Amino acid sequence: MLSRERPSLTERRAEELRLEIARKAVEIFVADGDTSATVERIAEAAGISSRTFYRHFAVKEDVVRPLFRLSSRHVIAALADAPRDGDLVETLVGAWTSDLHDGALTPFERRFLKLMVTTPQYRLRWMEVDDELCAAMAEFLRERIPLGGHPLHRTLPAYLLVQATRHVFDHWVSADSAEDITDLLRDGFRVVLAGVEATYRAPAAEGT
Amino acid sequence: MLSRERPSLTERRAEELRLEIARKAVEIFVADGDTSATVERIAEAAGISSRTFYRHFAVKEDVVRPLFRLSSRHVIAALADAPRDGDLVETLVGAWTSDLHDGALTPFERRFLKLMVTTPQYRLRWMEVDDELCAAMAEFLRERIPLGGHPLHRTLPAYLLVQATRHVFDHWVSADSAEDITDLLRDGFRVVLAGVEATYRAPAAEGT
DNA sequence: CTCATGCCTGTCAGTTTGTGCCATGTCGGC
DNA sequence: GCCGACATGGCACAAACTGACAGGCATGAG
Repeated sequence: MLSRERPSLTERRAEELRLEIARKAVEIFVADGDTSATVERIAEAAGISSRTFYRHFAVKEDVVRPLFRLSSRHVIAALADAPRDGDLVETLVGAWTSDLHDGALTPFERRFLKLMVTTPQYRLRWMEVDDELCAAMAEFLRERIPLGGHPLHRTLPAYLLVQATRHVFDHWVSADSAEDITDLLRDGFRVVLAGVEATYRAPAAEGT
Repeated sequence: MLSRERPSLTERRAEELRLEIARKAVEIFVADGDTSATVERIAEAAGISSRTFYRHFAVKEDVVRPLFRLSSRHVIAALADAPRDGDLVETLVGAWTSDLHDGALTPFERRFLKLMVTTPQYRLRWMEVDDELCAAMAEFLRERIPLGGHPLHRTLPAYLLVQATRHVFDHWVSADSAEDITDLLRDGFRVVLAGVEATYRAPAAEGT
């Protein structure tokens, strides 16, 4: 009946709860220095039962996904807001560093990311959100640079750009964030974009 | 005492057993059309107890890794055997298609890969093995093309190449292997290598 | 105000996953 | 024949999940 306007509100609430649970979970993870905390403990900290936890997350490890999605949405928003005639590389660098307080991480964030990078099950969640980002990235690129006509060519550049950021962040987090993330990202983006431009612009494109 | 020559033999046996368990597991997965088979069932099919299963695989999903590692080793071996003066793109394409029977998959392989691509926990195992491949790939590239001096620049091209193959295979498997994998791979490699060459060869490199 | 409805949550019981501990069987060397 | 190294199995148990049912709490109808 009134199933047209409800979902928005209800889903909004659920989204917030999931974010709250995620925050509590990583607080515990960081405090412990590992991710072995039990679902029961996380649920208790979030003020819910463990059964409810599983209503919001299919498996325990999914608990961190809302946090990654938050960053991801930041990036997408920054891309959408960027002027269309700005330098592409700088636009991308700016988007990916937009939720950093001048290029640095808080000690908490640093410890959190280190846990995520070193624990395979959780690293996967980061990758999954990155995969979702690829779709938005492809959309963004489609309006900025010429791409081939084959379906694969429309998504490959976006995919490579996102993967480049992954590699850069992996390196950066492993090196304890000692280097300048801005420079690293810029280098990564340049490599990918140089290849894309050389392939799709200079020689005859074989797509439609 | 004689702990110098034994491990080789013992470890060889264990390796073979793991491969055998992996084969039985995917037989069941493919027959069922999903990956929900219980550890007990897999262990029984492989003729071992579930306790022994967990001695060889830390978590259930690790069971498919030996199969991916097998392909990975194929690729590495093909790269090592390739003539040093051959065309780089063709060498790479050849390495990645070396364990395909003229560019095609058996129905069994097709169903297996489709399961792996669509089930996140298993897709991760493929990614993990790809990560291991990156190290070998970086080694291979180091002798073929000039790379920057920064640690990140020594690994980024290899990483991007491997990720490109991931994207291509994802696309190919999703499209039910209808297209020519050779062409797809060639395109992917060209994009990445064009970027690498443009960045590290043409302008002044800023590394050592 | 009361009742019906829909949705979220908690409780409880049960299955599956994963681990520590100890006993058994096998193999090669003494 | 005895002994140490090691792979395996059985058992008990913690933790991760799931299905079924019941209670709470809104919202809208009468």
